[in-house]
Amino acid sequence: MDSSSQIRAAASRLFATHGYEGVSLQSIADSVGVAKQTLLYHYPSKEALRRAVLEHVLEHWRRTLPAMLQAVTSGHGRFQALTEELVSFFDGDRDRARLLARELLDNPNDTKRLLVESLRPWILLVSEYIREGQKIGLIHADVDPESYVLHVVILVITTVANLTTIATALSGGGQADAQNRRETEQRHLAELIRMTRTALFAR
Amino acid sequence: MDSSSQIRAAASRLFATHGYEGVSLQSIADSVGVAKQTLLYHYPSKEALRRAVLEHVLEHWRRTLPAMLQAVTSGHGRFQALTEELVSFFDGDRDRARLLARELLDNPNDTKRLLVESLRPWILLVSEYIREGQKIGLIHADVDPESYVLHVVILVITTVANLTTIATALSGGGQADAQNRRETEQRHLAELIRMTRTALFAR
DNA sequence: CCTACCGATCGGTAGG
DNA sequence: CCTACCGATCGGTAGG
Repeated sequence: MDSSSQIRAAASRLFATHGYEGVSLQSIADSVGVAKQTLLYHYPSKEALRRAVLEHVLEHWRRTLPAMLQAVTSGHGRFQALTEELVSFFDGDRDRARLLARELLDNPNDTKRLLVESLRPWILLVSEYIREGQKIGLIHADVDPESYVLHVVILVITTVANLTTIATALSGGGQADAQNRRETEQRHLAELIRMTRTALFAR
Repeated sequence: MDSSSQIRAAASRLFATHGYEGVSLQSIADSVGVAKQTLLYHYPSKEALRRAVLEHVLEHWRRTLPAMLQAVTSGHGRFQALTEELVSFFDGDRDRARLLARELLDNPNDTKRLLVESLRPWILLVSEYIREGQKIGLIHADVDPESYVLHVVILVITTVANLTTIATALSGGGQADAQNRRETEQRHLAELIRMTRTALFAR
């Protein structure tokens, strides 16, 4: 992996953990093992590095979307895969979820634009399938399609972003072993999937 | 209002908007109209100010809990008030929701402790009522009570924390007037309440 | 509560 | 003249 990618990977991890303002260029450089100026050679400013990190996440999102839509919209039986696909995408790299959760709080205006440009077409398409499901009585008539999809996305992102913290609270806060913690996390994700499915399907 | 409260109020607003690391003591002092050193007279460190802000939110939460539990658990008809009560509490002061959403990301260990100490007894009590509802067939048998309540809390906090951003994305990103924006926000909160109710009640 | 400061560290740029 | 960096240091500001 070249320097530029290594720097972006380290920044992703640190921004996800401590937030943009909580990370210095020096700490990113140290974690890669280069001088701070090397970092500023590849990215002209800290802000440019932030955009590169975010863009890398969104690029992965855009690459994954077609297959996700295929899984969600091919046949009624597969439609409930909506939440599973989202959970799988974000749980595959929890830093992705944490970066987006932070971006939503830190940069509401930029994120607003990203939501409208990258996410809205996808939301509208899934909403169209929900409306078809409502016509044939498969989906509850009182579901607000666009609002529902957005709630599912937000719930998946924030749940995965805070899953370790939440799972510990759920299991009582004691020092559980890794096996036990992973089981509690899986149980919590299973309830998320059950909730979003039950809130959607009439039968 | 005394200086100490004014400082805490200004810090709450700024921490909620920019995050703890994104706010300098000087910027808090400026927004109150005092010297930075005045602030350090009332709160010995930035970290002490952070704890005071968080403690003030939790104090309000603990004061509100008894009435909320009363509303939620008195009779089956009122049980669905769970989400409404939570939405009302956090929507009444959105900085509360944003502070908790940030705290969850920034200080997972401290927040873990707070969740276990302040929230878990409440979650266990509500879960007990859910289990009674399951026995009489009022509530879906496959609901995971503790996990469900935790999901509702997280969903309400993050939805209210990001409601302005989300509502703009939902209405298309154009420059909607204040009236239109508030309507979209209410519509989105209504779907949240519908989702959590439908995911719970069998009939 | 304020004036006057501190050790250190911030994001960013210089020449080579 | 280019690339991929380095050691040193810029003007300002951080928390205390």
